[in-house]
Amino acid sequence: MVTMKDVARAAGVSQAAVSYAYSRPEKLSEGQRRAIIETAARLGYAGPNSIGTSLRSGRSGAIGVMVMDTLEYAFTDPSTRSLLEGVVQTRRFDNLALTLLPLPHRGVPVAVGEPLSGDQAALRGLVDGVIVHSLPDDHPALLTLQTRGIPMVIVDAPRLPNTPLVGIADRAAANEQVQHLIQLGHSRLGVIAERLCPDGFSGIVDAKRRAGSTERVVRERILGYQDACQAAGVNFERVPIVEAGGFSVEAGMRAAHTLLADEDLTAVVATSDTMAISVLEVAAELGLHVPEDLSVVGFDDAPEAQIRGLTTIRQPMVDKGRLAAEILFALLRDEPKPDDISLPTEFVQRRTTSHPGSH
Amino acid sequence: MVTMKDVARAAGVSQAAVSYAYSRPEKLSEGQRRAIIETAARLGYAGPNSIGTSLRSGRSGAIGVMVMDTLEYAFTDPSTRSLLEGVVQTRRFDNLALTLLPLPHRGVPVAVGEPLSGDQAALRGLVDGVIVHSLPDDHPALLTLQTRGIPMVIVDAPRLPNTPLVGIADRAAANEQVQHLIQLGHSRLGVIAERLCPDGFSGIVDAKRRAGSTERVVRERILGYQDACQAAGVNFERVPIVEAGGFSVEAGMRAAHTLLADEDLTAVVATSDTMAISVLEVAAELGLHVPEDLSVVGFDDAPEAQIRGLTTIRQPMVDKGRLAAEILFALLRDEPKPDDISLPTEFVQRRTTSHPGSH
DNA sequence: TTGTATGCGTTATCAC
DNA sequence: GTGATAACGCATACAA
Repeated sequence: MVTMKDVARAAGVSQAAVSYAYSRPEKLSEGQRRAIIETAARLGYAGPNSIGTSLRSGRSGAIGVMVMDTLEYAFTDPSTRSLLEGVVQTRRFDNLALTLLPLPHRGVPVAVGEPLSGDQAALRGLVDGVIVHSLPDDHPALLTLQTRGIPMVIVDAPRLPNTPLVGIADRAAANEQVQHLIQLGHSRLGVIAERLCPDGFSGIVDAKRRAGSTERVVRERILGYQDACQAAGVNFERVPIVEAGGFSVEAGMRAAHTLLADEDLTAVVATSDTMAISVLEVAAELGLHVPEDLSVVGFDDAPEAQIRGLTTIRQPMVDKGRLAAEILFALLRDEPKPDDISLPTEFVQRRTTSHPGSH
Repeated sequence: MVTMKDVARAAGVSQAAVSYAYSRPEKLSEGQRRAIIETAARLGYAGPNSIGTSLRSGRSGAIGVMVMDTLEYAFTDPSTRSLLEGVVQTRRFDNLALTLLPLPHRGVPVAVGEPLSGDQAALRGLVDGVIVHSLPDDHPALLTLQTRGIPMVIVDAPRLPNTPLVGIADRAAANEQVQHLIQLGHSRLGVIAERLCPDGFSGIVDAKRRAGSTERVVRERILGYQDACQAAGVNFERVPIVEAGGFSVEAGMRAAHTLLADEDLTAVVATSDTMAISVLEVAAELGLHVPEDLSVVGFDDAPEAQIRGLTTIRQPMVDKGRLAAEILFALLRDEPKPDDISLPTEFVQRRTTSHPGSH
């Protein structure tokens, strides 16, 4: 590897002069600087090594986005994708590296020389700041990031003292989902949720599990469902809730099978469009017509929702990403910590909901 | 920041012992190791700092994907997105960071303290290896990456001696596009291409510019068009070629307007689905019916192509990403350099092509 | 089994 | 405007 020392020797100057040539041009005469840069080019020196610079400055020069689970998942999930889109839309990454930090939700390797999981990487200085997306409330990475003072913005969850949050009014928006169904005349509802706790569980959720959920967003949305039911005199304890244990259509379809085994349901509320689409798939398998036999309402308004004509709640994921990035850059510039941001949502009526028994 | 030294002092051991505790546990007694880890936890030490480790080891622990232009573009362009999907599908990034390196196509900052462009970042050691996607043949970054010996795999372009390439038979596949139109009876063809040279030009392309194109993929596809025309006795010099100067639908639409100003055309060949879709948009604006008034054939078979019913050439972008990642990891393991890989393509007939004047 | 010493490539601080 | 020197956090050869 060609280093500053090599360039210095070849140019007949000190190593410090070479350093100045790159990062403090004003401290050198124009001729000197030009001579040094030329020598560097001749030697194939590409400029100061990132690692060396980082070690010296304490900054890595990259921004991280910490995503749930694996990167494979991150690229599959429509809302994570929209989030990333928003992040890069800030144009701050036109010449700044963006590092995607996968965060397998279990097992924090502490003593092995293996590749780093995202939380460890962030903690260990691979990135200068992090945008965190939808982590469990009790994830150890967050506490450590915080005590280390690494600039961090949380999108969606959890809510942490002294850490900027970008989110929506989950409980109120979820309320709207159920209200819509109740107004249509439904009372035999079912709920499908992606994950209440990252412990591998999937299946019917009891009151205890509901209360102990570590995923703030899902927890609040279920509270919203409860609010709406209570307001309408529907006994929420009788409303079956099925947890998929994952975010994929496949996981959703397994849960949908469990939920639709209850043949009395006339409507399903989903905590995400992916879950809602899983229900549509399974309904088709079972020969149920939507919305005649079954109404389905999703959450997110992902691109797929539009294609499928899914009735849903629109939330501005792209804006979330954009705002989170802007806030993070403000933090990195040592600007004062902004307040939490709650973005507006909007109910979108499409073709998957109607009056019960409307055929 | 808590360092090894701090932990060592607090635990009453040497800094080396702390290092061993993390990366060479077998060199310490179990009790000693446990005591050190405990002290570390108490102090809020999160393990060896990435930067320090990198400096020592010469490895950064992240893999880079170098994309054309800005990250905003990378997340918009369907084929770049598919490529990334393939890369992460290898599951090698389940706990390994993936760094996206934007590569603005002009201006290599050489002496400023500003954020690094992708090529500089890679050259300066921010990542251990790079997947490069679709760069101009003469991009200086490539030569330097090569002389520096940074493991690198090229997807699509350019073709470089001694560097693994993952691509397709562009010339033959392009030939198929035109063949299809000619078989349908078209002879008044037009070509729309995203970019022949990253110099900001857009508009009608003359023979000289065609010959001087620095984008191998587009260059070869145009040769394929020429082959097909010559074989069918169509004078290729009369076939208008319009360059969009960008990869977006917006750039494409400007080019499509130029192209469709020639009212005699009965068919348009596009070097990408994005360009083809731009043509569809402009055709609709002009009141042209596709395929009755105008046939359009795209390239890629991006998700959008399916939705739009676009006749196109399918190329396995996801597989390209997957293979490129596997090859890069093989290189990083010092395995022998594999041969170039050419993946199969497939003509996909949909609803945007028909006989000329078929209404 | 543990501690000492050295160097990785860079930048900041001096005194010149 | 320049040149020596120390320090950043860590890993390893070597000595104890």
